[in-house]
Amino acid sequence: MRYDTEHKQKTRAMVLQAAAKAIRADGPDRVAVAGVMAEAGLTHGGFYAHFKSKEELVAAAIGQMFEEARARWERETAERGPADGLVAYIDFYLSKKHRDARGFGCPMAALASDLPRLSEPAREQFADGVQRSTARLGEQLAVLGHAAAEVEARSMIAELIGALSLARIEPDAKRSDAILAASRKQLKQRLGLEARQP
Amino acid sequence: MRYDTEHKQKTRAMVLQAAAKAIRADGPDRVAVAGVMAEAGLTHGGFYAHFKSKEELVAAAIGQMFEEARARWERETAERGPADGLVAYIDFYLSKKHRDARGFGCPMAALASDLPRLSEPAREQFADGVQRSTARLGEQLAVLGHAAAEVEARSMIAELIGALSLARIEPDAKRSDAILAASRKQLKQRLGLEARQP
DNA sequence: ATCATAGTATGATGATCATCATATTAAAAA
DNA sequence: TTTTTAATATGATGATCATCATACTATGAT
Repeated sequence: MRYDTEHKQKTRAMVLQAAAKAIRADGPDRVAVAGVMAEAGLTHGGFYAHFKSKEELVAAAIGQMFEEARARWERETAERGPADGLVAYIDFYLSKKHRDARGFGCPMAALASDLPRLSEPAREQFADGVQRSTARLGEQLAVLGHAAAEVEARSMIAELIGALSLARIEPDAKRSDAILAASRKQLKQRLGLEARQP
Repeated sequence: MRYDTEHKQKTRAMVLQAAAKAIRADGPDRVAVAGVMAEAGLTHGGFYAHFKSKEELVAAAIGQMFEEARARWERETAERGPADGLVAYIDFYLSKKHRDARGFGCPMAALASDLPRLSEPAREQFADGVQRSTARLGEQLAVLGHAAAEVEARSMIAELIGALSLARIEPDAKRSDAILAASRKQLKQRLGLEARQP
């Protein structure tokens, strides 16, 4: 082997990170291969040594996004009890910070309407991520004693995604904040957790 | 005037309808001007007699979508009482039919993640539509005696959009149906309306 | 019946982009 | 130090597309 064994893998990881960010921010169609490579400090030519096509990059980047999202979930919930952890996650998810930074954060909110138009493998990758996220939340709800935890989890995720999407659409800052606040309140009520200030 | 006064207006309306359908189905970036014009029975050349740019078409098409959505709301709720009307609308919104037909139906679900990337006028047009929709639902909730009707409406719309988006993403038919069912149930509970079969 | 012109069509033009063929370089092995 | 070749760069190619300049045509007015 000529280069360090990990050299190519590291490059690939950097390309993936750049792609995951750009795709969330600008959407799959407005992201150009050359731009992603430049962001990773490379030129466009080497791209096809790492990925068979742009489609494959998009699918892989979706995996990357969900991995990042999982890591954040762990970070937010790890050192808290189940109830506190959930509240903290809701407060993060429906925060102004999450709303305003489109390059990172939840892939479901970032790509919801793009998904049905993407390739089969990308959709599978995505569906898998959604499934895992739902399961994680469901487990947490089950621990808290909710009966139909999985069903409840699906509905809660729906509201989370919808509220974040609406908040991102609304150009009026106060109204946008109100959308976030309304759903934070509603979701905590649903959980039987008293509202508190984020 | 040489042609019928309404001739150009009619053509414009047809182009808008075609655009509204195509943009919801394929997203603003994958829709080509020539394709929309062909769908309307014309060639691409005449386009700029009707719109200054593709951006302007997208903005106008968004207006068209919300107008269609308003018309459906009227149709679903007009001849029913406030409670029945609401339930009927929820059942339509979270139906398999709505999920499977991406070319028509709710613009918020169709374009949620595209919006932050669109032009300022398009976003204004969209925000206006969202605002009107929220207000309509809020009024209905107020009639039904809900206290914080506007806040409640925002949160409900969030869940509607989120659930429809998730259902469209999920490739497994049964799971997708379950997402719709979970949110139908949750939303009716929230309204204090007993669940019934759609 | 002919004319004037609004409305539409034809056919560029230049830009962006995915993809690929070929050249170059950096570092491990000899 | 030289050789080897994996990793990356350079520079096409062809496709798609928005936009525009120019040509045509259908129809109401004469």
